[in-house]
Amino acid sequence: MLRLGEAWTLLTNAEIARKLNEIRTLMELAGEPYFKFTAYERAASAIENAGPVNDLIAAGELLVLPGIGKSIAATIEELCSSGDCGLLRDLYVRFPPTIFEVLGVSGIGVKTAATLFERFGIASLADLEAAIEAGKLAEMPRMGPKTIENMKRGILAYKGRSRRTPLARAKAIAATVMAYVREGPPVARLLAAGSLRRGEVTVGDVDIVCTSEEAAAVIDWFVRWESAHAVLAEGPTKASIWLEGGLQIDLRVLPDHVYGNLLQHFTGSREHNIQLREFSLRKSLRVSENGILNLESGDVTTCASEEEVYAALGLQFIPPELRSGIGELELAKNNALPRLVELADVRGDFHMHSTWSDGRNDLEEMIAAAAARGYEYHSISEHSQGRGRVGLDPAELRAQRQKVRELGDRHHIVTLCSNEVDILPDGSLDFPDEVLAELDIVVASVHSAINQSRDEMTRRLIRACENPFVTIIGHPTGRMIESFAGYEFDYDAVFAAAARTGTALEIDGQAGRLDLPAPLARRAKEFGATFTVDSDAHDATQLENIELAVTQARRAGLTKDDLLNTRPLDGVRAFVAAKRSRAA
DNA sequence: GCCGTTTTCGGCCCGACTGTTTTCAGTCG
Repeated sequence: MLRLGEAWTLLTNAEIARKLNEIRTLMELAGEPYFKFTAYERAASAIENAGPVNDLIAAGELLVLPGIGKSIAATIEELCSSGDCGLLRDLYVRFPPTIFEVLGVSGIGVKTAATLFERFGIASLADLEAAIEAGKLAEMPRMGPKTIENMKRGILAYKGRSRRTPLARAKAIAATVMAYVREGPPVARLLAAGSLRRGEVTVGDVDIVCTSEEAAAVIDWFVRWESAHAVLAEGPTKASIWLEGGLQIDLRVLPDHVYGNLLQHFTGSREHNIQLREFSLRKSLRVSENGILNLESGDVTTCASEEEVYAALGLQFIPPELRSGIGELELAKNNALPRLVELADVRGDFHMHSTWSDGRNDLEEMIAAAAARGYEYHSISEHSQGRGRVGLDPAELRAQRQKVRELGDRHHIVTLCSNEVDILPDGSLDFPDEVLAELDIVVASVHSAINQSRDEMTRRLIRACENPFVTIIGHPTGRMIESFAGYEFDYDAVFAAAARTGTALEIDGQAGRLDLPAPLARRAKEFGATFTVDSDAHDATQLENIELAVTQARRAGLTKDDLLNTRPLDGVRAFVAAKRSRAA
């Protein structure tokens, strides 16, 4: 177990994965064997989806991850202890870091980049532009005018490229794309697959799968869309476009009888598909989007549904949210996958705001909207007094308590009285215990002093868990998807405290948060923690954020039993009472 | 470099599309 105060360079999983991918690419540039550098790619993927690396190292569990053996484990440990590693330093002696600019240009892969570097010394975007300007590139083999034109376009796109797109925005864009496709030639089925369907927090591109008997006509309709800023590829069954801003949309159209194969193939992830195909190959079955080929008999099995695909391979059906290549295949072989929580299991939502704090709909509108969703109960959780103008003081809180009970009755829903109380820098709360004791539910969140040291933040969160009146830790890491990685603390220590004290950890469904992140929730479950899925809605329409929260819970492998707000009201009250009585 | 429901050594996913080519290498997902 990692102790407080140990001098570790705390690289996040994402940072470690990025460095492993850098090693992978530079090794390929250096001409290392294929299966050597791809091993680093697979390891990077495993790290991205794993629990916190520092905790895994401390627990001696690094080698448990698929694709990580002794050599790569040593590299990861070196990265964690020093922030750097000899392997990467050596590679950077040969290639400057700006080589990744060249590789970032769409259409330039490792082979081309290596040739450009060796023959012309092109090691940056500026070098590349100068070489094109000077007409040097035409000397290269297979470098015709069209390739050079595409390269110029790729450079422009690289410069103006936006980052990965947050899940909620990508879902909205996918809906727009599919609405357009439906206006064209007849299609049987149409669905957004890829990382979007897996519920990843951000997506790099949007994959749309479609079945139709008129593929060519559908493709033609698609590439002629007025929102298509550029057409990157156009074939008989597949096309790719860029939207304004650079988001790529891929459309694949096949006949309806292979819908299951098609959907499985394009839902991925890459690592999941590789593992699935390697597994299948050992049974002499070759899996692709076109069907399952039996290499011995030559028979092709096509599947109308994904369930049939997994069944044909002798596997339990694997839900999309679990297809990240981190051991789900092993579980499926043994029929041991968890039965994931579903939206329909959720009986209430503990976290929403009204105009009493910083929400945009008034109390009655929020309560009516919660009732309209069919919830049995919910709670209004405004901010606490320390938030100044947007927060409630104890008198306002008491006034609201009367009000919410009346309104709940009027709308035939149990409206619990709650508050999202600030956790102050020392771990105490923004209300004294006697005020908290009047509430049905207490959500406690960090909103200030987010740059505290790891030790201070760890103690702060543990102290909040230890308060007998705290029911839920709200958005536990504070991460903001596009801008902030989250405050630093000892995850294992806080998860253990949450489990020990009977404090639930929130999976906050606000589009910019999705916090706890799924890999951390997965880790917290190992400590026996309980969770909630909440919308953190600031207006009535945002109550649907609960769907994003459920998706993240599913990615974490959580079941109905792991959550608090899948329980009947009695069960919720018992959870709260148990913690309060234990403390007394 | 990793890994085993054929293997601790000998394998390692699959196919579409492009641009350049007269048969394919490179890129991408």
